[in-house]
Amino acid sequence: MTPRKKTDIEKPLTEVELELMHVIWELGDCTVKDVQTRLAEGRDLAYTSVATIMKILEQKGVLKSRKEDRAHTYHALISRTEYETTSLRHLADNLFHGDPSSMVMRLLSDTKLSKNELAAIRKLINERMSK
Amino acid sequence: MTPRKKTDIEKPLTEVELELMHVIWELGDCTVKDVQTRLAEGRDLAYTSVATIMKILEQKGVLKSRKEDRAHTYHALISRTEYETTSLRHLADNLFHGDPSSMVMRLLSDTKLSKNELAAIRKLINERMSK
DNA sequence: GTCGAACTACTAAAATATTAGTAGACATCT
DNA sequence: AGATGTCTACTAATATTTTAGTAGTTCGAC
Repeated sequence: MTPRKKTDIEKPLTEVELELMHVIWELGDCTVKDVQTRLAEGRDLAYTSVATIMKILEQKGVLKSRKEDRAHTYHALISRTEYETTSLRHLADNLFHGDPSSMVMRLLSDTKLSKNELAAIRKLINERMSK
Repeated sequence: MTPRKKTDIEKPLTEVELELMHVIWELGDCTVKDVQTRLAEGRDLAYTSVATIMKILEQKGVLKSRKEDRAHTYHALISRTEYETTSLRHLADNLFHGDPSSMVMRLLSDTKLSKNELAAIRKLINERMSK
């Protein structure tokens, strides 16, 4: 029996899928309607479109639904933090030969970080090093 | 007149496009045949497929070709490093509310980095802070 | 029990990404 | 000049993603 990681997503989410996930992570347990409503700021997706995408997300193992009253209530099986980690690893594999440290290096070289941010990062590093 | 950044790619490259770009970055100036050959390790793309994708990359402003002898010779208009930066910014925008520092934080928290890597990163931070 | 609203399942159209074939241009060898 | 090989431009088939419609179920109101 091959042990399978719980939150093991082979392919990264597509763009719309991720867009919905942002809303779902924010809302926690929610229905299709909830998501469509929250989305509505400038974004006009038909109810059925939202429903379709959420079903796909369930098929992909990212969401789980239960029947509650009439509607299905969905919840995320993978947290935003977990997905962030997955995405970073994905990018590291794709662009940085799987080496996260060179990714950090590039981030530090290329982006404008404030003194406070740099200090916070250094603190974290020191903690890690002393462990 | 709106000044436009040279290396301004709105959409990230698709998967095959990026796959080819890796080869092209490695080869420098190269023809379709060069790329197809270098790819060939286990990856079997028809010559015309490679040509099509490279043409698309040229349309997108990522490659530029010149006629040399019979064949077109292509070269990258955007360096690998620049693309890495773009991708990181894209990921930061998409997943980290455009905040690169929290991205670094997550990378540091989640990945296993060696003492040497951590030291190198800390050194870089110190340099940045003293500037 | 029937009407209407809200919801899901199934289906499908439209857009984009991926892969590759075909025809024709052009240079070179003979 | 004619055959041959290499390359490009154009076209197209297939897969995947994005969007949404239609039919039918279920629940509550009347």
